[in-house]
Amino acid sequence: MASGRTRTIRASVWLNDRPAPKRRAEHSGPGGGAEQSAGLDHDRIVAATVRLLDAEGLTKFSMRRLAAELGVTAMSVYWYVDTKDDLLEFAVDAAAAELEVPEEGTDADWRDQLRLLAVTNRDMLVRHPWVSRLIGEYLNIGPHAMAFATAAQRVAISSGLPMEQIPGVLALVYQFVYGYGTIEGRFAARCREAGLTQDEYFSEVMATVNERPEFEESKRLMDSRPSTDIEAMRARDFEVALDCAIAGIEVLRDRARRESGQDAGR
Amino acid sequence: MASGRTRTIRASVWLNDRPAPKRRAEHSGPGGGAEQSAGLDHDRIVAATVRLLDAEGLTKFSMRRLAAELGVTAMSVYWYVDTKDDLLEFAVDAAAAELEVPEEGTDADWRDQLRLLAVTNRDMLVRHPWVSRLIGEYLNIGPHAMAFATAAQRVAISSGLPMEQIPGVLALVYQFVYGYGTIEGRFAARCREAGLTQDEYFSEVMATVNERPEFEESKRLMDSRPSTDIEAMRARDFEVALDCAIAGIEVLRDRARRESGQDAGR
DNA sequence: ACCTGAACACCGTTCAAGT
DNA sequence: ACCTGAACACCGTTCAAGT
Repeated sequence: MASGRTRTIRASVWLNDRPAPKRRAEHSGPGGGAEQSAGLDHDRIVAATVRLLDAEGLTKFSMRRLAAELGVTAMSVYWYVDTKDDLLEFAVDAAAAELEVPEEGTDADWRDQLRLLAVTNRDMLVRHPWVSRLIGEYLNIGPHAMAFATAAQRVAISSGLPMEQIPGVLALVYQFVYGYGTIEGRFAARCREAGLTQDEYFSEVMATVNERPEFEESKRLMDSRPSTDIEAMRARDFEVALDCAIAGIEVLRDRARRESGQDAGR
Repeated sequence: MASGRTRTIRASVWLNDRPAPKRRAEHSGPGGGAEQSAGLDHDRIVAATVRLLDAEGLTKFSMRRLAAELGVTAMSVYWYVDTKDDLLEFAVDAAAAELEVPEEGTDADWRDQLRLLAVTNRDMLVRHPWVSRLIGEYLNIGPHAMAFATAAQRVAISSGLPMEQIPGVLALVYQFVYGYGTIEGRFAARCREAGLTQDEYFSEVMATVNERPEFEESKRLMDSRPSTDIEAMRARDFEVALDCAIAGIEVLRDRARRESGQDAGR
């Protein structure tokens, strides 16, 4: 049914036969500022992709638009990149490179480290709203994403949690961060498109919602909070959520310690 | 700068001038099984949309494909729906209608209710992987989504948590569920496309990863768990995460009670 | 080795007609 | 009131040529 040769499924650029970029420009020498060099190369293409995605969003991004930005014909890019999907996977890892991970030997409290990792992740997702949409699409195993995942794992382990609970707890924290950053980033992008501040956009939507009887019950539940300064509000909610997760981790850890202590006592 | 008339931003179908479907078919009578009735109507269109999205995914979905499915020309659909975006928003709320929410007067333990809401949400996201992608896109304030959000809020409040911590904790739980369901659904869809079971796909990817030296460190950290039966593994991780969140909520609640108790004692 | 042009098989949506 | 056809301005990608 399939072709005669056993072929691994192509699940990610990073799992291709040659995981490194198709070609890498090797400058003939260090001199002569290549600022406006006409030649393309993989890094220039990925950088331009990130720039365009930030400026105009994923919806408006196209290979033709990118080519125009690079002052080149649409098909030139295909010399360096196999498909649009591959290019987007490269762009995602370029964004992941902005994540700040603690150095390996640090002795900082695991709670502080976890908070730092969460915040750096959230900030990146808000800076690059297109990343959230693509993370769901791909396997996301580029080198920088992997470095971050590894650091997160190290921090979770250093909390003293038993090994079999690590993946669940990591999922709780980082899926939360991902979802939260997604909503924030998307909302910010919407506001930019509409030419409004976040507070203005929020009160416009609220004004419309308030005219509707269908939303009565939800309104009663939502109304208890100040609607001004939506960004500060979100920062507070984010902290509460992290506090909750950290408190939960401590409970799970203590529970496990008590149980293993009992075992030892018998 | 803008047009003379003050115009609210169009942020969602549900906030349109006429939030109800553009037209609703009003059957002339109850008789005569309309099974193969040639006429379109809003509900038939949304139902066909959901069916197509489930079967072929968001990427392959198009207005032309949908029209073909309905045995109609591409532009007929536009009589009932303004844009593709509006239609997708309707489809998202149709999926949200599948969420099971506890009836209002229930006296079940809030922990059980929270777990039920989380599970029903996760299952829906896995059944309809396209929902995750669209939730990030739109405001998601359709009637069924709102009913679910309201139920979730009620459960969180019944935990005894102080009001100002409710939004943060809700974000922790439901952004986690959303992210987790997203990954699961996307992975399942990938496997279906490749014609493999989830376990087969997983071990294929793992086999490729294992050949690579770049992944050494991450492998050491991941290797500690059994790779068989990936679905059972994910169910366990999901439970651990919920346990962690619930334990965290209890801690926050007790902390707040102690503080307000102190205040009362002074 | 690197880049181009023309072409293929698609999109969402508008608009003027049809019945 | 409901549906169609032709057209516009786009897509990603292939493929045969150019230099």
